[in-house]
Amino acid sequence: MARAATTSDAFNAIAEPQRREILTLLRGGERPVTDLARDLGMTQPQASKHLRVLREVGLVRVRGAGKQRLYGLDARGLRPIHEWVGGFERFWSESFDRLDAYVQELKQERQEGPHDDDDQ
Amino acid sequence: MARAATTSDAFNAIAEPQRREILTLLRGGERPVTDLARDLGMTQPQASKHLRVLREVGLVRVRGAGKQRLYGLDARGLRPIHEWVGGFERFWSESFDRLDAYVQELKQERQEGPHDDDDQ
DNA sequence: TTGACGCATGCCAATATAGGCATATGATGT
DNA sequence: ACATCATATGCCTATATTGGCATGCGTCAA
Repeated sequence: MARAATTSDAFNAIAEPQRREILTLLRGGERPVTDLARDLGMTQPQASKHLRVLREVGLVRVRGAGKQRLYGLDARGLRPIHEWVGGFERFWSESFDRLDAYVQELKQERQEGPHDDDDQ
Repeated sequence: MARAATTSDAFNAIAEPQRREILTLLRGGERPVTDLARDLGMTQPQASKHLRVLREVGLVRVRGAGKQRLYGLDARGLRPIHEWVGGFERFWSESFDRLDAYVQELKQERQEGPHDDDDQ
């Protein structure tokens, strides 16, 4: 089987560099497709496709403005990601020496009584 | 052309749910492949492959321990992600009232000139 | 050396992209 | 209705994956 659909969640949506660039640009406010395409050096169809993915996972919203369609950021979907990654903060803040020490502790504990700990 | 290699960066590595689960499990300490595979309900080869990706982007490290190979978390690679996503924090923390107000505006406009906008 | 055990790899199949291009759809103005 | 500008889509190709299975490789014990 193939990879889970990109369209399925924000994690996948932001795995693509150009989509991240789009989101970054949109922090500056709403922009029409052509603008984004030009600024990011991609073709208009490409931009539209990426925007579609972003729209499907809810990271951007659209608004018709005359002939144009203005895309705007809706960052709420990024929050879960920030929280998930944040769950690892203490692991990258700890110096590696301490980390190794921590690892040793766990091994000890496991030998005394095998845990299964938290998943997710 | 196809999507950028998963193996290229942490963003892609954590786009895969099972790899996220592996990382989460590893917060509890080093574990051998078979352990992880069992706990996550996947085959051993599957686990090994995911671990390889995680190793290639530097999110886990390995250590030989007799017949086993213990995988341990190296969360440093998650920090850039946390920071990138954190750059959007102010956009999702803006009061919901303001956001809702904005949404109302959009609806108004739409009624004045019927669009079809977002689906999904 | 021979087995057994724990893992890593290779190979194949099915599928989801991303890119490039042409073209359909929509909205506007004349 | 028609021409035009702004986008969205469809189609095709090449490639990256993930899953399943069989198998190779390294380590340890007899």
